[in-house]
Amino acid sequence: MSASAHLQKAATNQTILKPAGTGGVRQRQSLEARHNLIQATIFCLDKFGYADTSIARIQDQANVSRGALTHHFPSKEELVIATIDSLLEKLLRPSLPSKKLSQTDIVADLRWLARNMTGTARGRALSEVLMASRTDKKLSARISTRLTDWNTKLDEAVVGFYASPNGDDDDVRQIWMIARTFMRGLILQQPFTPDPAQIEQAINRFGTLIAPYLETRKRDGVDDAKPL
Amino acid sequence: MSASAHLQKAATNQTILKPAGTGGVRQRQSLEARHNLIQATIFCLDKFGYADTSIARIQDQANVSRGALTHHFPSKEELVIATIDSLLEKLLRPSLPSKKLSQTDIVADLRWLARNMTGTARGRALSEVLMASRTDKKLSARISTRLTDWNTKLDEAVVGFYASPNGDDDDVRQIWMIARTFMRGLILQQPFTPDPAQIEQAINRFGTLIAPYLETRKRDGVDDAKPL
DNA sequence: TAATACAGAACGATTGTTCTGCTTGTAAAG
DNA sequence: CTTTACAAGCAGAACAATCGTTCTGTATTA
Repeated sequence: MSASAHLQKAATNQTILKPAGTGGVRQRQSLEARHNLIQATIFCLDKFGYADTSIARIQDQANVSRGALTHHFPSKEELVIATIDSLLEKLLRPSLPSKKLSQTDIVADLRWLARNMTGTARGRALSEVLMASRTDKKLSARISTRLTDWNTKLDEAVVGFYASPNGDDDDVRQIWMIARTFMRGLILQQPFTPDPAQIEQAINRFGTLIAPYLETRKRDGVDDAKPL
Repeated sequence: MSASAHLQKAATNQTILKPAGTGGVRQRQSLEARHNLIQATIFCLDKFGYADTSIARIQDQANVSRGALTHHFPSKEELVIATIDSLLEKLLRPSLPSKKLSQTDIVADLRWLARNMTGTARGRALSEVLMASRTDKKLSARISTRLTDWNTKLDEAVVGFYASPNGDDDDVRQIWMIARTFMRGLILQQPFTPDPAQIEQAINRFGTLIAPYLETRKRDGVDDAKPL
């Protein structure tokens, strides 16, 4: 079943893809396979959880042979690491401009944060890896710096357009860290909160809790300088 | 070490109509094996995570033969369910009085909550199961009612001695739900927060965020009526 | 032609479950 | 108070299924 699928896939790709100046046909296909595998990993992490995200399931979901998978990623850990990188990058720079932080409305920004962390396959997949890395020290060692870097990057972006009434930027970072933590907890709480509206209400209520300690920073010059 | 625990277990477990005190030798050993297995499961969930908590590891940790394990728990799911029951019971009724909620100091109560949810093997083991049940629907179906019941129980206990300044008990429940969610998120955040003091500071800061909306309820009569 | 990119079989290890024996406490029969 | 029958409690082998990894073979392309 998979053999014919692979041939079919290769045939269509050959007809579609042309040597568009950059990179050969070969390299193009390779990158596409890599991308498919990472996407399939995210999908499986979200749907089956870290425990049941096996190599077989991933290669099945990606419509890629096992040989191809092991060619691109010699071990499962390598695949997970590459997936994390893709995850963090896209979570930090959402492609759609509408998904960017509003930079003025705190509750709206919280909802953006909630959607990115709990409302998308990427966010849930990341949480699965986070939970797994709690006990998997080898995995933790490889992603810890990426995670802390990502957190500080996001914190600095927030500090860029929110300020504390008393002028203490550290308090802004701490509050945003609390917000991130709250959002992470939502993933564990959500399945046992029968009414989805309750979640949204909690997010709004949380916004009112932190709103008094965050105020829009006076922006001098261009307002969209920070790409986030 | 386990005499009282076994009696407690006998009271809560399957129908044991024997008059208290005269547990047979046979039955006694059986209950001890059950208890050891559950304790081993908690230990493994905390140390190895849900994915790597295998039957072999549990029976190895509990010093129990595989036959004994399958005798007490015909499937792994049954063992996890029994572990959850034990977990929730002990998390709700901590044995030491010092670990009870202070019922007056909000920040102190938050610390108690944090210690119970992230600072103990039981709390971390529960989080592992929570995360696993997100994608394991069979498991989710069996523990969801237990979890929601547990949440409401804890909420009602909190409402019992905290009140909202505007008299809205629902707001107390919502804020406490936010607190629980925040604590759950700490488990995912902790491994990537290099400085442990930062966690404690965040808990304290969170306390100041919710403190204005919780005030000690006027207690008429006995002050320790609620066992919690 | 040499290297790259794959396909897929084979590997041992480990998973959870099922099954067959054996020991032993316990309650009924004598 | 024995004796006996029987099930509860347990030990461990056997099971198919699946895990991640390694290996050999085959196109394709630069």
